[in-house]
Amino acid sequence: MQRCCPPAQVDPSDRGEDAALFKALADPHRLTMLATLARASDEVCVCDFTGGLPLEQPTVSHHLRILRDAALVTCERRGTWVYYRLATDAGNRLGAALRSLIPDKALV
Amino acid sequence: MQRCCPPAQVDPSDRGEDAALFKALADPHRLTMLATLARASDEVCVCDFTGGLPLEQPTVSHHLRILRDAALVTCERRGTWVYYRLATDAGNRLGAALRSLIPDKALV
DNA sequence: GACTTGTATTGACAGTGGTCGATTCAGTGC
DNA sequence: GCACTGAATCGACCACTGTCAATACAAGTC
Repeated sequence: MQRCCPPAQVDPSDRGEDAALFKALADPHRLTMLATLARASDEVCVCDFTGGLPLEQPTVSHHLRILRDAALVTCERRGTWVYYRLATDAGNRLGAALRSLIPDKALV
Repeated sequence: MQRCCPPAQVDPSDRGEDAALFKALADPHRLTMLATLARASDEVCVCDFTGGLPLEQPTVSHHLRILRDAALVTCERRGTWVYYRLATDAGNRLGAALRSLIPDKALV
Protein backbone atom coordinates (compact mmCIF):
# COMPACT_ATOMS: atom_id res chain seq x y z
CA MET A 1 0.00 0.00 0.00
CA GLN A 2 1.21 3.45 -0.76
CA ARG A 3 0.43 7.11 -0.37
CA CYS A 4 -1.35 8.84 -3.16
CA CYS A 5 -1.31 12.47 -2.06
CA PRO A 6 -1.47 14.15 1.36
CA PRO A 7 -0.73 11.87 4.32
CA ALA A 8 -4.39 12.07 5.35
CA GLN A 9 -6.02 11.71 8.72
CA VAL A 10 -8.88 9.47 9.66
CA ASP A 11 -11.15 10.97 12.29
CA PRO A 12 -9.94 9.48 15.58
CA SER A 13 -13.09 9.86 17.69
CA ASP A 14 -14.60 6.75 19.20
CA ARG A 15 -17.90 6.22 17.42
CA GLY A 16 -18.95 3.14 19.32
CA GLU A 17 -21.69 4.83 21.34
CA ASP A 18 -23.19 6.60 18.37
CA ALA A 19 -23.10 3.40 16.37
CA ALA A 20 -24.98 1.63 19.14
CA LEU A 21 -27.55 4.41 19.11
CA PHE A 22 -28.06 4.19 15.36
CA LYS A 23 -28.17 0.41 15.58
CA ALA A 24 -31.26 0.76 17.74
CA LEU A 25 -32.84 2.62 14.80
CA ALA A 26 -31.80 0.01 12.23
CA ASP A 27 -35.06 -1.91 12.21
CA PRO A 28 -38.32 -0.75 10.63
CA HIS A 29 -40.45 -2.11 13.46
CA ARG A 30 -38.43 -0.24 16.05
CA LEU A 31 -38.74 2.92 13.97
CA THR A 32 -42.49 2.40 13.89
CA MET A 33 -42.53 2.05 17.66
CA LEU A 34 -40.46 5.19 18.12
CA ALA A 35 -42.56 7.15 15.65
CA THR A 36 -45.70 6.03 17.45
CA LEU A 37 -44.29 7.10 20.80
CA ALA A 38 -43.08 10.42 19.38
CA ARG A 39 -46.55 11.16 18.06
CA ALA A 40 -48.48 9.96 21.09
CA SER A 41 -49.81 12.72 23.26
CA ASP A 42 -49.03 10.53 26.24
CA GLU A 43 -47.70 7.08 26.91
CA VAL A 44 -48.46 3.98 24.86
CA CYS A 45 -49.43 0.59 26.26
CA VAL A 46 -47.51 -2.48 25.15
CA CYS A 47 -50.75 -4.09 24.05
CA ASP A 48 -51.08 -1.34 21.44
CA PHE A 49 -47.88 -2.55 19.85
CA THR A 50 -48.73 -6.22 20.05
CA GLY A 51 -52.07 -5.41 18.49
CA GLY A 52 -50.82 -2.96 15.89
CA LEU A 53 -47.70 -4.69 14.62
CA PRO A 54 -47.43 -7.94 12.67
CA LEU A 55 -45.28 -9.43 15.42
CA GLU A 56 -45.83 -11.86 18.22
CA GLN A 57 -45.74 -10.60 21.77
CA PRO A 58 -42.22 -11.83 22.63
CA THR A 59 -40.83 -10.13 19.55
CA VAL A 60 -42.47 -6.85 20.49
CA SER A 61 -41.01 -7.19 23.97
CA HIS A 62 -37.62 -7.91 22.44
CA HIS A 63 -37.64 -4.73 20.36
CA LEU A 64 -38.86 -2.65 23.28
CA ARG A 65 -35.97 -3.96 25.31
CA ILE A 66 -33.49 -2.84 22.68
CA LEU A 67 -35.03 0.63 22.72
CA ARG A 68 -34.90 0.61 26.51
CA ASP A 69 -31.26 -0.47 26.54
CA ALA A 70 -30.49 2.40 24.18
CA ALA A 71 -32.28 4.71 26.64
CA LEU A 72 -34.51 5.95 23.85
CA VAL A 73 -37.68 4.99 25.72
CA THR A 74 -38.75 4.60 29.31
CA CYS A 75 -41.41 2.38 30.74
CA GLU A 76 -43.62 2.27 33.76
CA ARG A 77 -45.72 -0.57 35.06
CA ARG A 78 -49.18 0.25 36.37
CA GLY A 79 -51.02 -2.81 37.46
CA THR A 80 -51.03 -5.45 34.80
CA TRP A 81 -50.07 -3.11 32.01
CA VAL A 82 -46.78 -1.53 31.07
CA TYR A 83 -46.71 1.87 29.43
CA TYR A 84 -43.89 3.21 27.30
CA ARG A 85 -43.00 6.74 26.40
CA LEU A 86 -40.26 8.42 24.45
CA ALA A 87 -37.29 9.40 26.61
CA THR A 88 -37.28 13.14 27.10
CA ASP A 89 -33.79 13.49 25.65
CA ALA A 90 -34.22 10.97 22.83
CA GLY A 91 -34.54 13.62 20.15
CA ASN A 92 -31.67 15.63 21.51
CA ARG A 93 -29.38 12.63 21.74
CA LEU A 94 -30.12 11.55 18.19
CA GLY A 95 -29.70 15.08 16.91
CA ALA A 96 -26.41 15.41 18.77
CA ALA A 97 -25.15 12.13 17.33
CA LEU A 98 -26.04 13.29 13.84
CA ARG A 99 -24.41 16.67 14.32
CA SER A 100 -21.32 15.01 15.72
CA LEU A 101 -21.19 12.95 12.55
CA ILE A 102 -21.80 15.73 10.04
CA PRO A 103 -21.05 18.94 11.88
CA ASP A 104 -21.32 22.02 9.75
CA LYS A 105 -24.36 21.15 7.68
CA ALA A 106 -27.69 22.64 8.53
CA LEU A 107 -29.30 19.35 9.33
CA VAL A 108 -32.68 20.81 10.14
CA MET B 1 -54.94 -10.00 24.48
CA GLN B 2 -57.11 -7.15 25.45
CA ARG B 3 -57.53 -3.42 25.37
CA CYS B 4 -56.33 -1.41 28.32
CA CYS B 5 -57.54 2.07 27.47
CA PRO B 6 -57.97 3.97 24.18
CA PRO B 7 -58.03 1.79 21.08
CA ALA B 8 -54.61 3.18 20.07
CA GLN B 9 -53.02 3.61 16.71
CA VAL B 10 -49.61 2.47 15.64
CA ASP B 11 -47.98 4.82 13.15
CA PRO B 12 -48.70 3.25 9.75
CA SER B 13 -45.85 4.77 7.71
CA ASP B 14 -43.45 2.44 5.99
CA ARG B 15 -40.13 2.88 7.77
CA GLY B 16 -38.15 0.46 5.65
CA GLU B 17 -36.15 3.09 3.79
CA ASP B 18 -35.27 5.04 6.89
CA ALA B 19 -34.29 1.83 8.66
CA ALA B 20 -31.97 0.99 5.77
CA LEU B 21 -30.45 4.45 6.04
CA PHE B 22 -29.84 4.12 9.77
CA LYS B 23 -28.53 0.61 9.27
CA ALA B 24 -25.73 2.10 7.19
CA LEU B 25 -24.80 4.13 10.28
CA ALA B 26 -24.92 1.16 12.62
CA ASP B 27 -21.20 0.39 12.57
CA PRO B 28 -18.46 2.42 14.27
CA HIS B 29 -16.05 2.03 11.38
CA ARG B 30 -18.58 3.34 8.91
CA LEU B 31 -19.29 6.26 11.21
CA THR B 32 -15.57 6.98 11.30
CA MET B 33 -15.47 6.94 7.51
CA LEU B 34 -18.43 9.28 7.25
CA ALA B 35 -17.05 11.62 9.90
CA THR B 36 -13.74 11.70 8.06
CA LEU B 37 -15.45 12.50 4.78
CA ALA B 38 -17.65 15.14 6.41
CA ARG B 39 -14.57 16.87 7.84
CA ALA B 40 -12.39 16.55 4.76
CA SER B 41 -12.03 19.78 2.82
CA ASP B 42 -12.11 17.69 -0.32
CA GLU B 43 -12.29 14.05 -1.27
CA VAL B 44 -10.54 11.19 0.55
CA CYS B 45 -8.56 8.41 -1.07
CA VAL B 46 -9.39 4.81 -0.20
CA CYS B 47 -5.79 4.26 0.81
CA ASP B 48 -6.32 6.76 3.63
CA PHE B 49 -8.95 4.47 5.08
CA THR B 50 -6.98 1.29 4.62
CA GLY B 51 -4.05 3.00 6.28
CA GLY B 52 -6.00 4.75 9.03
CA LEU B 53 -8.38 2.01 10.14
CA PRO B 54 -7.57 -1.29 11.85
CA LEU B 55 -9.16 -3.18 8.97
CA GLU B 56 -7.88 -5.09 5.99
CA GLN B 57 -8.43 -3.67 2.56
CA PRO B 58 -11.37 -5.94 1.59
CA THR B 59 -13.19 -4.98 4.76
CA VAL B 60 -12.71 -1.29 4.05
CA SER B 61 -14.02 -1.83 0.54
CA HIS B 62 -16.99 -3.71 1.98
CA HIS B 63 -17.95 -0.84 4.28
CA LEU B 64 -17.49 1.72 1.53
CA ARG B 65 -19.84 -0.30 -0.62
CA ILE B 66 -22.52 -0.23 2.04
CA LEU B 67 -22.17 3.55 2.27
CA ARG B 68 -22.32 3.76 -1.52
CA ASP B 69 -25.43 1.58 -1.67
CA ALA B 70 -27.05 3.87 0.88
CA ALA B 71 -26.13 6.81 -1.39
CA LEU B 72 -24.39 8.50 1.52
CA VAL B 73 -21.10 8.74 -0.36
CA THR B 74 -20.01 8.98 -3.97
CA CYS B 75 -16.77 7.83 -5.51
CA GLU B 76 -14.68 8.69 -8.51
CA ARG B 77 -11.79 6.76 -9.96
CA ARG B 78 -8.79 8.76 -11.18
CA GLY B 79 -6.03 6.57 -12.44
CA THR B 80 -5.14 3.87 -10.01
CA TRP B 81 -6.80 5.52 -7.06
CA VAL B 82 -10.43 5.90 -6.06
CA TYR B 83 -11.57 8.98 -4.18
CA TYR B 84 -14.65 9.17 -1.99
CA ARG B 85 -16.62 12.16 -0.84
CA LEU B 86 -19.75 12.72 1.19
CA ALA B 87 -22.88 12.84 -0.93
CA THR B 88 -24.12 16.40 -1.15
CA ASP B 89 -27.51 15.50 0.27
CA ALA B 90 -26.27 13.05 2.89
CA GLY B 91 -26.79 15.45 5.77
CA ASN B 92 -30.18 16.52 4.53
CA ARG B 93 -31.38 12.97 4.04
CA LEU B 94 -30.29 11.94 7.52
CA GLY B 95 -31.81 15.04 9.03
CA ALA B 96 -35.04 14.41 7.17
CA ALA B 97 -35.16 10.81 8.35
CA LEU B 98 -34.65 11.92 11.92
CA ARG B 99 -37.30 14.62 11.67
CA SER B 100 -39.69 12.15 10.13
CA LEU B 101 -39.11 9.94 13.13
CA ILE B 102 -39.40 12.58 15.85
CA PRO B 103 -41.17 15.50 14.23
CA ASP B 104 -41.85 18.37 16.55
CA LYS B 105 -38.68 18.36 18.58
CA ALA B 106 -35.98 20.89 17.88
CA LEU B 107 -33.43 18.35 16.85
CA VAL B 108 -30.74 20.90 16.13
C1' DG C 1 -54.60 -20.02 48.29
C1' DA C 2 -55.75 -20.98 42.84
C1' DC C 3 -56.80 -18.89 38.44
C1' DT C 4 -56.45 -15.45 34.74
C1' DT C 5 -54.20 -11.92 32.05
C1' DG C 6 -50.45 -8.98 30.37
C1' DT C 7 -45.50 -8.68 29.96
C1' DA C 8 -40.70 -10.34 30.13
C1' DT C 9 -37.39 -13.94 29.53
C1' DT C 10 -35.53 -18.23 27.67
C1' DG C 11 -34.16 -21.32 23.99
C1' DA C 12 -33.82 -22.48 19.40
C1' DC C 13 -33.76 -21.45 14.64
C1' DA C 14 -32.76 -19.06 10.25
C1' DG C 15 -31.02 -15.02 8.16
C1' DT C 16 -27.92 -11.23 8.23
C1' DG C 17 -23.52 -8.84 8.86
C1' DG C 18 -18.43 -7.98 9.91
C1' DT C 19 -14.09 -9.86 8.97
C1' DC C 20 -10.29 -11.63 6.27
C1' DG C 21 -7.57 -14.59 2.70
C1' DA C 22 -7.60 -15.42 -2.06
C1' DT C 23 -8.78 -13.88 -6.36
C1' DT C 24 -10.20 -10.70 -9.94
C1' DC C 25 -10.56 -6.23 -12.07
C1' DA C 26 -8.81 -1.49 -13.47
C1' DG C 27 -5.17 1.44 -14.59
C1' DT C 28 -0.19 2.66 -15.14
C1' DG C 29 4.26 1.91 -16.94
C1' DC C 30 7.50 -0.89 -19.05
C1' DG D 1 2.07 -7.66 -24.96
C1' DC D 2 3.72 -8.28 -19.53
C1' DA D 3 4.50 -6.78 -14.75
C1' DC D 4 3.03 -4.02 -10.98
C1' DT D 5 -0.26 -1.57 -7.89
C1' DG D 6 -4.66 -0.12 -5.85
C1' DA D 7 -9.47 -1.34 -5.33
C1' DA D 8 -13.40 -4.47 -5.73
C1' DT D 9 -15.35 -8.98 -5.50
C1' DC D 10 -15.68 -13.83 -3.99
C1' DG D 11 -15.86 -17.50 -0.42
C1' DA D 12 -15.78 -18.89 3.97
C1' DC D 13 -16.16 -18.34 8.89
C1' DC D 14 -18.18 -16.73 12.99
C1' DA D 15 -20.98 -13.58 15.67
C1' DC D 16 -24.98 -11.19 15.99
C1' DT D 17 -29.99 -10.29 15.20
C1' DG D 18 -35.01 -10.93 14.27
C1' DT D 19 -38.43 -14.21 14.99
C1' DC D 20 -41.44 -17.27 17.55
C1' DA D 21 -43.01 -21.23 20.80
C1' DA D 22 -42.63 -22.28 25.43
C1' DT D 23 -41.99 -20.77 29.87
C1' DA D 24 -41.58 -17.66 33.80
C1' DC D 25 -42.88 -13.49 36.17
C1' DA D 26 -46.11 -9.73 37.90
C1' DA D 27 -50.45 -8.11 39.22
C1' DG D 28 -55.25 -8.53 39.62
C1' DT D 29 -59.58 -11.38 40.77
C1' DC D 30 -61.88 -14.97 42.75
